[in-house]
Amino acid sequence: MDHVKGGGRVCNQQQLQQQQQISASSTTIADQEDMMMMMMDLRRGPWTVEEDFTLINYIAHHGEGRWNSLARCAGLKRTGKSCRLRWLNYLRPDVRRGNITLEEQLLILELHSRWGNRWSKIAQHLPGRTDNEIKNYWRTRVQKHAKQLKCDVNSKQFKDTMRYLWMPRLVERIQAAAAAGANSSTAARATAATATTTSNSNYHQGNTSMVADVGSGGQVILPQASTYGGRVTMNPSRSTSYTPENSSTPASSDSFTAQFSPVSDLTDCYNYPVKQSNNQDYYQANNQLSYGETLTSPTGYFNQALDFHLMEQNNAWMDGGDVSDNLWNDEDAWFFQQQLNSNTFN
DNA sequence: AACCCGCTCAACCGCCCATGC
DNA sequence: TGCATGGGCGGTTGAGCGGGT
Repeated sequence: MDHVKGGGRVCNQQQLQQQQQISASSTTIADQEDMMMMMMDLRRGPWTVEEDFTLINYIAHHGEGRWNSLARCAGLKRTGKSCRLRWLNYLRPDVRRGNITLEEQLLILELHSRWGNRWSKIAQHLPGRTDNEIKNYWRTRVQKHAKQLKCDVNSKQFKDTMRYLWMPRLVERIQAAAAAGANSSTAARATAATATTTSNSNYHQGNTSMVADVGSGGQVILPQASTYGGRVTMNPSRSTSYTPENSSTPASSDSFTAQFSPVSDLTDCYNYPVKQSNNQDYYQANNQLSYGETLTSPTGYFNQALDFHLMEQNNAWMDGGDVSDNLWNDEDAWFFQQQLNSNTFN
């Protein structure tokens, strides 16, 4: 599986000339790249634990950036790109892994309807999630459903299905989960998560456009849950604006304030039952690293009125399995198909 | 038990843009 | 202005896994 290429690292004029000869004689770009990989003694394929440690240690001491020289200086036989990708998508301490929650699904659908396949832009608004993960989610889950409905994922039909059926249903389930969490939690916690489930009728009536509103100051405000049909009371004590100033996540000028708010409280992070990435082990095992102390809590980002701690603790569907599939059962599929057949949306 | 098939996701690829010289 | 380099982004691939037969 490991594609360890032979050959020595290019470090002198003679080897540079060798490289040039290889470039001149190779027939395809792929051939040239293979030969270059061989010359540079570069590795491809899955990363080993040792490589991960090396990269983490190096970045802990020297910071990120200048990936090509970083790879060289760290002694990693990888391309700079490969190191960057490994760090950003997997090793970064604040990478949030595990099931995409309903709230995240809703946000992805919303943002995708707004920006299309701008995965990195979408990822900026799902703290801890990588563009790769969101892209994979879209391709494996959303496109699968489009396929089931026998329509193109970019078709108006499918977009309408998402807008008028799928998203309201998500909101419903989020609210139901929040209510269930509130009911089964302590009174103190319950007061912090006041959510009232209503029908989603006003979603259909009042919100024909799912495009997020641009608020003053260049901030984009995700349609409130009430816009989708529910009346959700926010928890003002925990909700702060998601702005470049207080977020560890890069935020563009059209940042979401939304209900998803960052809280820089590390304690939240580790009380949270979310599946942490494997790299948590690395950090625990390596006391030299101090990244965790300065991290923004992944959970903090989601401390909106819907108390996700409670939701995940009190709902089995959050703990495992494919939550996206849960909201797309046979009954739904049949119903959606009927809607499509009857052109309800037109 | 063996095989097949579909799904997931880490990793790679190719392209493009920004920056520096 | 043109070129080289670094880095980011979206698209694609394929190993590994689990479920079904």
